[in-house]
Amino acid sequence: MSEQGHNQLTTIVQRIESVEAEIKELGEGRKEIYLEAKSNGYDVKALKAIVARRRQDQEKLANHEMLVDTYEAALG
Amino acid sequence: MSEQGHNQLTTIVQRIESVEAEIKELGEGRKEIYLEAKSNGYDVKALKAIVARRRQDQEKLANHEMLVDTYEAALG
Amino acid sequence: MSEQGHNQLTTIVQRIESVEAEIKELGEGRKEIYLEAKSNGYDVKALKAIVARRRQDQEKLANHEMLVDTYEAALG
Amino acid sequence: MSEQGHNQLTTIVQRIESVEAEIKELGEGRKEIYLEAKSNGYDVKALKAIVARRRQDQEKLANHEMLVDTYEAALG
DNA sequence: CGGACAAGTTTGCCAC
DNA sequence: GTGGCAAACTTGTCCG
Repeated sequence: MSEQGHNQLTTIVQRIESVEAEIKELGEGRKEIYLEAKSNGYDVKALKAIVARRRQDQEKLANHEMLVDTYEAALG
Repeated sequence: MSEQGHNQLTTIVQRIESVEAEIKELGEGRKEIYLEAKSNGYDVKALKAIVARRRQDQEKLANHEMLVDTYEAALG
Repeated sequence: MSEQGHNQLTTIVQRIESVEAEIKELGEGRKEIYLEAKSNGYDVKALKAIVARRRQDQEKLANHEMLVDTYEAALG
Repeated sequence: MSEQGHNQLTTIVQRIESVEAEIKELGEGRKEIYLEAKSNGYDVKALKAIVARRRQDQEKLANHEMLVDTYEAALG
């Protein structure tokens, strides 16, 4: 029936909006963590720098692992 | 104990990284939803436009409430 | 002449700085308008809220036009 | 009459919006200058850095002048 | 001076 | 793969 397409669209949009609502919640949670840290005397900017740096380290590590896997595969 | 400050910092960073990991997961989930919709024949750009528009509507509504509060306060 | 590249760069920077000077002037003019309104008994915060709201309305309208275009394109 | 307050408010908002429209125009003009420079082979990021640096120099110079004036005044 | 708000800058994404 | 577009983050500004 012609209703089907509409319902499917509705479902898609709802799923996306649900996911985005969760993301927004988490983002606010993160902000609260930073504020709490700030009230405990931590420098937020420095904290963010640390987190960013560790994220880059992780990405670099992931790249390394991927390379190792690639080499292993190439070696049969 | 002298370990405390270190542990507090460690805890903060872990909590942030945990939240960010969840956000990343959800972002990937959203991407999959769009891909699935695309494979069902939907136009992704139009879908995103719809979601963006609905989000703006929500923001506008929230803004309206805030404005009412502002006016109330301004009227003393 | 070899002077040309330098002059072109000089011209560019001057044009940008000229524009930025005008922007700064206008920003100061806006501030004066708010101060004048305040001295006439208006609540500056509420005034700014009104202006912001009207701006959002305009943006929403512009967005609507964009959406219509998107839909048209999506419908091929 | 009660109309007066409304008209005054209207005038205020119109003046502000007029100023903001001019600011927006100028901002777009600046963007065009950067794009034009880019199409002439300049690095936009570097250009912006130059402009920012010169702005800081100007502020520093203005501070210096202000200090000189202050000293002159203090010396009678 | 500290937090709220806006501006600018950077980053990731998608279309070409 | 490149360049334009939209979103996130960072920086600066203004008010209380």
